[in-house]
Amino acid sequence: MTTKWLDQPELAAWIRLASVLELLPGALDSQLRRDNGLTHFEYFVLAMLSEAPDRTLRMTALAQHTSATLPRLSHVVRRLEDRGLIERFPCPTDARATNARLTDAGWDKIREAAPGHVATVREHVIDALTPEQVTQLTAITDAILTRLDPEGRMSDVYHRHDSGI
Amino acid sequence: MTTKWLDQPELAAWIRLASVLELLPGALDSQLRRDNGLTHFEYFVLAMLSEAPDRTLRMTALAQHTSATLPRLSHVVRRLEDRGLIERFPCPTDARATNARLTDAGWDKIREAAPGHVATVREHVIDALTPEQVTQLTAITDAILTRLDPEGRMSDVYHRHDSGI
DNA sequence: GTTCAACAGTTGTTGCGACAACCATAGACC
DNA sequence: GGTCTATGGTTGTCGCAACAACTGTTGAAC
Repeated sequence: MTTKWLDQPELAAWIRLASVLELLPGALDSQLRRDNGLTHFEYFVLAMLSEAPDRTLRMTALAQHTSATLPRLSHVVRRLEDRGLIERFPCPTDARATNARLTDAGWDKIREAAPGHVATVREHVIDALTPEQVTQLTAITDAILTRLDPEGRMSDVYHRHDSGI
Repeated sequence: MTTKWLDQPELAAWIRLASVLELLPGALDSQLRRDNGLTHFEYFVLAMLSEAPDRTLRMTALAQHTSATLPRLSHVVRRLEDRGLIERFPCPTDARATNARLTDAGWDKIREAAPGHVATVREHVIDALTPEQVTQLTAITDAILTRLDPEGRMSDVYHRHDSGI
């Protein structure tokens, strides 16, 4: 089949999105690393646990909530456990499974990191947009995620209202 | 100062954007790696060179076009040079500077990789959106980049029309 | 109750990105 | 023309992510 190239408006959107993809994660990471010694992904893991019942989640569920593979999550959780922010224990109902629970120190850490992180998100993203653009961005990212994550593994995460992100 | 938390619409947009940030680079990388043995960043480097006059750019200019730091670019270009896709030579007018030029093999490589990459971008992003949403996305990412890249180092890249991305 | 495929997680290896330290040249100033 | 700072680039080290290989457990088939 012959390639259907991007036309000018499509290309304009894509080039800018690619740049955001390149720059934004670094900006988020460097603020969190500098101020709290966390990567953005580690922050996200702690945040997801902080909202879960009993601050506990199975590794598989946590991986789905964070869009991560299980091997990646396993390494990250081990490091967070070494730092005392998370504890792991075998699931009582399924001997294959492992539960991860946020410790008090982990709770304190996420409470400490949240304000600076939210300020960074505002500074780089939300406050750059009009309220109307925020709504448009929701619809656009929703459409992209439908293609990217067809099983909708994260859909329960998207559709909650009370997150502490 | 007391934190201004994200309200519900803001949070909805941010959670989805964060998921896109997490998933999209991996999707792009894995297609290019599988089909052409390139990372998305390597592809982007080759693409920027392919559009430059004489297929040549100074390292600093190439770093700006690709939103990369110079150390990162230096490593990547050395690897691409080892693979024969790029050649480096000292700049004749400034003995401090290095020029990077796309070789014929590099030119063939980018021509070979482009159709599959464009198809992936269409599949995951562009074709998921209405034409109106594509326009909205351009404005939104432009606003974010203004905050993220205040010097507008990449602005010449954004505002070209003829890219082979 | 054995076998077998699927599931849940961990571990080891490899490769890339971030950061800091470093070397060389250019241009300004006196 | 010699010093001094800024610029342009490279190299080395460390930490994290991707991938593959592996262990142990479950549930179903028979």
